[in-house]
Amino acid sequence: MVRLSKKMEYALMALKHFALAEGGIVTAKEISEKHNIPYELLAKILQKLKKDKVLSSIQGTKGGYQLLKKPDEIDLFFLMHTIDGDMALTECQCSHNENGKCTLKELCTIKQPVTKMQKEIEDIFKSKTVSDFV
Amino acid sequence: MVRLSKKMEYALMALKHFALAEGGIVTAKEISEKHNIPYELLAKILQKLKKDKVLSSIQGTKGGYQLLKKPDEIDLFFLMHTIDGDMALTECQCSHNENGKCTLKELCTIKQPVTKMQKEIEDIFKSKTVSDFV
DNA sequence: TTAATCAAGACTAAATTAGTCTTATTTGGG
DNA sequence: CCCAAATAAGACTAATTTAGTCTTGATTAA
Ligand code: SF4
Ligand code: SF4
Repeated sequence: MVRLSKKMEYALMALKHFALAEGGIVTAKEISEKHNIPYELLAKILQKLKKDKVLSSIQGTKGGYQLLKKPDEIDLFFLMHTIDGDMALTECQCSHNENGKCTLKELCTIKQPVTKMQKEIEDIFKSKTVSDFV
Repeated sequence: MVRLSKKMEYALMALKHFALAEGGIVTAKEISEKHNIPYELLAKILQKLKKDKVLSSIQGTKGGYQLLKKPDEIDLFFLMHTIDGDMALTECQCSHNENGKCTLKELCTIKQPVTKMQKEIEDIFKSKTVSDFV
């Protein structure tokens, strides 16, 4: 399957929301309610975005999150890394697992062209930023 | 996750094998053994390829499969349709499920840009054929 | 007749993704 | 000082998808 995870969609919608808020503080609850995104799931996505310096957070009452990067500085390749952990068209090309688990390993006859394809799709993800979604 | 299914990889390897056999009859067993692909899984993939007129089959002893289409006539977008059923970057864009199940539906704020992206990735898959893997 | 092969579909297992629960910690304001 | 509203972190469960297996049957060359 070649599909965006729900988490990625939620992240994109959240980041669009932040972009439209123009630097203002927004709470997870607000985004969750406004876009009908499960609160706890969204909360964890925002925490990841904070960990990767896309957002900053303010704790306590009146707390929330704020954009740290500009929308056009957040590309989807980076975002997938933050949210889904990795982006690899094949098992052997993800960073955790360099040819490790694939049962075919040496016998694989399509590795080269598939690697080329992986680069082309990566390029699409690298060329898109959050500002393309606003 | 944005990843080729194992079935797609197996299909590509099998079709490469057929392409190199230049029209000759090849059995599922031969491909399975040579490339270390689970036999029954491969068998079902070949059956699907037959159903979509990519291969023809000959039954009985001395039977097997043969390429019906030329390698450069089999593109990956078509192949994904045959093997995985569909190719859609988002739930709302697959043919079975036009916006049906997605819990966000009307609330979705990223549908347009995501549709554009879907087309771009589709185009990559449409531009690649089995002959690119031989 | 037999062995090799395709045909079809049910079934199980493994992996991934989505979503929930629980237990902190921080902090502004009454 | 205490409470309510937030973030923080991680374990846990459920749902879905993908991968792989099993079973039974039909075809056909030798
Ligand atoms: S089959 Fe080939 S391309 Fe796919 S994961 Fe294994 S080595 Fe990589
Ligand atoms: S969230 Fe938007 S893009 Fe994703 S499936 Fe639902 S409607 Fe489609």
